[in-house]
Parts: sequence; structure tokens; C-alpha cells
Amino acid sequence: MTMSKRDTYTPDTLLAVAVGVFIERGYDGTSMEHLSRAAGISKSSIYHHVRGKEELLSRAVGRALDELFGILDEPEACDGRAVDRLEHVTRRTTRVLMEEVPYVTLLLRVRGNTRTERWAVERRREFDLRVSELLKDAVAEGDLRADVEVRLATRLLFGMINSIVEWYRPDVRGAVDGEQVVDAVVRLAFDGLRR
Amino acid sequence: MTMSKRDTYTPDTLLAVAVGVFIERGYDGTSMEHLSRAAGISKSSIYHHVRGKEELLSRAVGRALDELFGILDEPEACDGRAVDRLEHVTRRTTRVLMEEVPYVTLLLRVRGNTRTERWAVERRREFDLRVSELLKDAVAEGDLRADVEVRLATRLLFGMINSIVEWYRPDVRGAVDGEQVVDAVVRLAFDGLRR
DNA sequence: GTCTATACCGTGATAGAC
DNA sequence: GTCTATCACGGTATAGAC
Repeated sequence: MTMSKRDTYTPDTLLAVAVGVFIERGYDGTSMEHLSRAAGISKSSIYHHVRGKEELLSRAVGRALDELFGILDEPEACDGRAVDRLEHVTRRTTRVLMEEVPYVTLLLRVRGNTRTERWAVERRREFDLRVSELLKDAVAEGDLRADVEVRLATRLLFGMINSIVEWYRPDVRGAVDGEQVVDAVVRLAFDGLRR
Repeated sequence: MTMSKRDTYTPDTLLAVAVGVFIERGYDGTSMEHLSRAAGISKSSIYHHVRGKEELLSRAVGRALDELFGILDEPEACDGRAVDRLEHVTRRTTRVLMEEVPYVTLLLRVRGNTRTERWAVERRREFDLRVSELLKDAVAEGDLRADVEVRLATRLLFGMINSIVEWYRPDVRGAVDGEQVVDAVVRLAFDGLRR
């Protein structure tokens, strides 16, 4: 949370600080005073860089959404058997989650009270729907089980993936290996706990 | 959110109202003014029933924790093969989640800033650890795969289960059948998506 | 058990000097 | 680009009448 060389902020470097505080205290629980202390500048200086608290939130969730939707445009998510495309999306989503923990965490905690939040919720649903199409195709191609409703399966799959933000901390080096997590997610999601 | 016959509150009936508001607006985003409007009484009247906002939170998460820990004491969670005990706990946890959505939702959203919240986080971790013991035993008995770390598997399992509170609404009759959800969770958790 | 009135403080945001 | 000073407002909580 410290600036490496420069001691002047851009919206993006300020965002990095703010997102950390939002996650620690919750968005609503964070005051401009908290942010100013964490950034080491006064409250009013923050307003020089961003319009206010909500702009910081919308920048954060926007970044997370861009990363996630980017996955759906990757060639591996567009060609081949649906089940392979789904596995690719599962792997990449998990990876993005871990690489962008703070931003995605914020995205996942948004509940839809302000305009910004409703927009974020909407786009998340859109992402889920895109993936459940993949799941539907994979069932139709005979690769996935047909005895679990597609929408429900998608929700549970993302529930598992998204929960990673609750405990994964990338800064703790060596504590949990990233690739190990991705493999575990894919194994459990596709083949389950049972031997 | 309406009182059926009585128009006077007990701490518990007031809690039911408050929990609903907490979930809609977030705990930090909820003011006593919001609560008073939802309950149809004045702010100060609320203080006659409870000490303040935080007591409402601690009552809510306490109730959720009692229900969850109750599961671990059920006979089916204590006798037999570990894998069967784990499946029982999985089923029951999912059920409790759906029956007590509002209270468990609140429990899961708590981050640990106040004393109450830290206590809740602590007890949740305790519950997780108890279940990961079950998982460890099931691996040792040869029923579960050994190529995923036990603690990691537990986290992902609960990630999937807990995510149900994000979308399941018990009041929407017939929209999603409860038993269907429990079965889906068990199938995905133990056998995975793959056919 | 509920009310009105109010104390007192922290909030997001702005003005204007440097 | 950052500061200090300040604003109007809404926050939790309490006092005391009914």
C-alpha cells in the first residue's frame, strides 16, 4: 500500500490504495477520512483525482469486469468442444480471480443499491449467462451430466470459483501455489471429490 | 416484513425485520432510521428492545452459528464411514442454509472489524476445521481423492454451498425446489459435472 | 412500549490559499 | 497537487413525557 517512487497520485494508483481499504472495512464502512489516511494525503486532495467515493468503486468493478469478459473472447473459449471451452473458461476465470483478487472481491460484494452497483450486478449476470450457454452445449454434446439443471450447475460452479477471493492472498508467497488452486478447482468441478 | 397479528415487538420479531434490511442495504449501509421505517416504529423505540445495531447483528449471526454447529452433533455426523458423515453434513448444511437464508447470509458477509464480527469469523473457521477433519478421514479411508489438499477442498466445497445464499430465495414458491438444490450440490461436490 | 426532541459526532464534499 | 477550514447533513444514541 506504499508508493514505490513517486509521491503523487494518478487515479489508478489511488485506486489501488482505495480498493485495499474497501476490502478491509467494506465499501460502506470506508470513509473519505479512512482513504485519506491510507493514501497519506488529505481528504480534499482525493477529490482532485476522482469525483468521489463511488467513482473509485466503479473504476474497480469496471476493471474486474473487463478482465472477466476478456476471457470469453479468447480463442480457446470460442473453438472446439463445449466441454473443453468450459474447462478453459473455468481455468482462466480462476486465474483472473487470483491475479486481480482485490478488484474481483469488490465486484463480488456489490449488491446493487447505487446505479454503479446495479450496472455491475447486471454485467455479472450477463457473464454467468454466457457461461451457462457453454454448459448447455456441453450437456447437449453428451460430455456433461444431464441430471443437474444447467443454470443451477453454473451458479454452483461460480460459487466455488468465486469463493476463492475469501481466503486467497497472493502476497503471501509460497503459502498457496496458484496453479495448485486452479487444478483443484478443475478437478473438483469436473470430477468431484470422490475417488 | 409485516407483523401478522401483534403489533408489539420482541427482540426476535424485531430481529427478523432488521435482518431483512441488513441484507438489502448491507449492515454498514443500514441506519437506525432505515430500521425504524421498516419496523414501523421510531428509532428510539428500537433501543427499548435491543442495545443497538450491533446487538441485532450478533443475535443474527449467533442464530446461524447455532444451527450450523447443531449439524455436527447429529448422530449421522458422528457414526459410520467418514465419507457418509461428510455427505450428511453437506446435505444438512445446504438445507440449513436454505431454511435460514437471511441469518446465514449475514454470517457469511461478516468481515471481522468489530468484536462481534471477529467472534463470528472465528467460529466459522472452527466449523470449517471440523469439517476438514471429516474430509481428511474420508481420504484416509480411501473414499475421497488424495490429489487435492484437504484444507483447499474444504474451502472449495463450502464456497459452493455458501454461494447458495447469493441467489436462493425461499419465498419464491416453486421457482427452485429445495431438494433439487441439495441433490445438485451433493452430485457436483462428490461426482463433478462430467458424465 | 412508544413517542418527540435533541445531543453530539463523523460523514461526503467544497472553497480558496499556497 | 496538496493543504486547512468549513459546510450541511445524517449517523447512533439518550432523555423524558405519555
